[in-house]
Amino acid sequence: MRQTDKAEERGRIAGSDKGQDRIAQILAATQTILIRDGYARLSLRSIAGECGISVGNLNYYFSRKSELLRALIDAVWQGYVEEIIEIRRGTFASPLAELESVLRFIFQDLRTRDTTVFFPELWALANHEDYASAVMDRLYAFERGVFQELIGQVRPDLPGDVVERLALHISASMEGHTLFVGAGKPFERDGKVEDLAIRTYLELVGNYAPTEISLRV
Amino acid sequence: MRQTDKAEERGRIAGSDKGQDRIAQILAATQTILIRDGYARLSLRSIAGECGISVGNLNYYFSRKSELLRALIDAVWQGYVEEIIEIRRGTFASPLAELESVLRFIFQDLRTRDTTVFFPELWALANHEDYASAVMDRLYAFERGVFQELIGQVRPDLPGDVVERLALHISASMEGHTLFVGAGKPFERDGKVEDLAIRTYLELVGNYAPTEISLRV
DNA sequence: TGAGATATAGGACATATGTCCTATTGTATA
DNA sequence: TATACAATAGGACATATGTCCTATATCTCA
Repeated sequence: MRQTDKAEERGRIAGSDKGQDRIAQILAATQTILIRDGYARLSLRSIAGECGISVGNLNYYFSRKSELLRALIDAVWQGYVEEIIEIRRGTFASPLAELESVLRFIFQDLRTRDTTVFFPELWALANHEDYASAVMDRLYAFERGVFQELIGQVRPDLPGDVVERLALHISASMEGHTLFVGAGKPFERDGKVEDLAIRTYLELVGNYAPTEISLRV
Repeated sequence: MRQTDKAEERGRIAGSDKGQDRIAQILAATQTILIRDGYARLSLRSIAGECGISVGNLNYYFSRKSELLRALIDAVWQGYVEEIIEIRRGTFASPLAELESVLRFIFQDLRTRDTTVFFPELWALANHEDYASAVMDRLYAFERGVFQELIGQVRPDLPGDVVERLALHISASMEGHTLFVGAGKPFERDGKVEDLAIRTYLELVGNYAPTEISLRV
């Protein structure tokens, strides 16, 4: 085992000392640069500079740039999952009301600058980096799982595959709004789009009928 | 004016000679690498290698990497717009039928590997590159314009801002599906998601009522 | 055919980057 | 206090990259 790998393990395993704070600081700085300057300008030197430490020291904690990326992706996806779990700790009048709360939280989250900018970077990364791709799969599988559970409670009459499909559609649809209503995007200020979207999702879940199609016009 | 800029102008202005073919080849190679290997591995040398030409020759046509990126983005967005215009040249039983055709085309397009991979790269690029951001704005404004025109025909009773909002929602929602049903994505094979999505959009357009909300459950 | 424009190759050059090594300082514990 | 370990700095090094320059080759057309 090479020296740098040992050093990294130490840094990781060390109790909540200086080392753990440094790691948190490095991850925060990495995210800051990724959001502010983009992946193309994310270098070990820029990260070290943002932290006010040397490249050698950064290398002590993460001997590979890819390791640093992995750790950042892990931190982000864990944070996202924890936030949704936290929302669901509340009490709700009905499953539909709980679903609406979760949808509103996600919409609110994708309006923040961090999510608006970071997630498209992650999507692009997932096109060519296996780890990013795997985390994305897990992240959205979790989100769909929450939707499926709530949709199943709202509509116990629907078969499982239909519930899964509804969850997938709503999840995908919401993500798309990131590109238009997020921070710095053209429709950033338009709260009515959020209302329209969420209302549409709730009506879809409430009224979906597998075969019937009826249009007024 | 520097020599390289003059050279580039010549290359651009030159009639449909060898030069124009080379430029098309360079743009195609750039897109190939971007899709196959990702933005991080898109270098002038990899592009030249893909074309089987020298870096010096590549530099003759595009003196800056940013110019090459710009030209590629232009080519892609023009192609996309032309495809939609082509679709609309057909004859349709009703505005709703035409809307469905356009929606189906876009869905089909975002299932192709080119679009599935290229667009997320473009979205990430748009976070930090002004030109990519501007083109994205124009591209989606065009798409929304088409939706607005058709929705307005289906529902002449709706006020303009509602029509705009419906168009934005549908456009955003469809883009989100890129991440899940596109080539190489988890739900690539699931055609039923497409049916669900398009049916939902059409019902939304057909039945949307500004104030009324009625749920079965 | 010859001259001018176009197209191409090859390499130079400064800069940036990831990785690695060594020396030094700080810190906690036996 | 002495010793082991953690943290940090600074720089070396090979490699990759964008840009630029010069020398040829190829083509076009008067």
